[in-house]
Amino acid sequence: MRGFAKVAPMPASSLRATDEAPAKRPRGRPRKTVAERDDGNRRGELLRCAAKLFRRKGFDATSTRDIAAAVGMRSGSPFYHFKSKGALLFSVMQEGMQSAIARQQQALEAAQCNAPNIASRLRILIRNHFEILLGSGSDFIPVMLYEFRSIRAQQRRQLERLKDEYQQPWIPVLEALHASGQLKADVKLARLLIFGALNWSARWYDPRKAAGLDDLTEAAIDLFLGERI
Amino acid sequence: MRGFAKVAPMPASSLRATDEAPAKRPRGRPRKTVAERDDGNRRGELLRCAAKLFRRKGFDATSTRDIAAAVGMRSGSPFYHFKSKGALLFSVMQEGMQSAIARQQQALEAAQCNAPNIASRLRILIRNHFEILLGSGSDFIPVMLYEFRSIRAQQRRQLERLKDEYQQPWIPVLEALHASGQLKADVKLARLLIFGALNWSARWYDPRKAAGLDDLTEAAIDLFLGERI
DNA sequence: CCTACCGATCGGTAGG
DNA sequence: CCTACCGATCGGTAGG
Repeated sequence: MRGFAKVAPMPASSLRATDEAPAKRPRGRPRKTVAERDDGNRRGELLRCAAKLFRRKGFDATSTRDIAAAVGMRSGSPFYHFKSKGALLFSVMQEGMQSAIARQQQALEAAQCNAPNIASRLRILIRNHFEILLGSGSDFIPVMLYEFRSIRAQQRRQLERLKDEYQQPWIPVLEALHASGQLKADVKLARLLIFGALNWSARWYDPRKAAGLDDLTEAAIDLFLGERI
Repeated sequence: MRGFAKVAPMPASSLRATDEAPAKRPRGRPRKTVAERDDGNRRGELLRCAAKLFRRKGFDATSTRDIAAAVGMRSGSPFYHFKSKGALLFSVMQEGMQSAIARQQQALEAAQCNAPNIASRLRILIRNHFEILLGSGSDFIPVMLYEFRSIRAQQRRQLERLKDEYQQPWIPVLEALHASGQLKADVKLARLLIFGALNWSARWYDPRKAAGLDDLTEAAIDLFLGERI
């Protein structure tokens, strides 16, 4: 629980500035302890807390006041960092996707050295996907998956492009498995069904219960490729 | 576009009734044409329109005024049929699930006569599931799937029970497929992954495009059972 | 089922 | 980043 100092309200001198210059930088206020300052991370804290709340309660059911309170701000302050609630949601999704793409890239590069066969290449993609989706502290992708209705068409198109970029490495893998007979289903439909199976896990997976991400990965591989691996 | 007659506002005589009896039945008002009366279906129209809006815009983003307008009512009137917006959502989900259970029962009974093998039993369940989920005019189940956060814990438990009832017939089928080696994955995880693959289709399926529900069913069977069918 | 209305809440902003 | 505030909207209700 992060408290913040209560400050006696100052009498507001209601002089109206006549110049229309936009507000520049915040001026000095009584600082918190040095450990709490790290101003550069306030934006990141907002993103993380917003993602958590958006995931648990939904975008519309989360007020900007909820988010502000979660990071110890007053109600108007999130708008110093994001120009609207929708922009905050979009940033959550966009940065979530960019991070997911980067992590997948790394996972693939690390695996390249092991020169794996094509089926274990799928295993790596699936295992990494579960990690991104269900790993600790990752609410960004679930928000991206479950709040798509709350963003405007133009931003949705940007996110679609990131999603395509993310799915790109999966396509040759699935095609190779199809060509070798390990995956019989139509490749395009198989991809849609597979991502459904994986993504839905964000709805039911409980990290406190038995199955770990490795178990999940094995079950998925067994389901999609049977014993032909 | 269903218009409704504009009525000149009557001067409100502001006598306050002192008895606290709840409002009984609606008393006479100038009727619409006979064809439009069918009072018994107003509740059903509300459910259908609400489901459509909840699916497209989300529960929180849909106002009770939106719903009222969609069926040609004034803003307060939905509360004559449902005691709250949440009760309307719950009814959509509950009646959607009850209908789904009934339709699945029928599909299984119809198939019983054909004495199918176990794999085609799974095919029947999957095909019926796609029909319920993606068939024309069925927004109830997608709403049930995507608005679970918007209902209270107690009602959620009721819906969980209906969901269990729906999934009940799938379990012996999957277990038999597992026993016969046609399904290698752990049965419980396989069930979760399979429902994910199927349910996610409500997100991407477009009836105007190429693939029909039969194609989808084939792809799903191929993916889950490979060529071992 | 309509009219007229209420209290609460919300996203956002001006000014400092 | 806080204070103080605004306009809009929303779920819901009393009374008929």
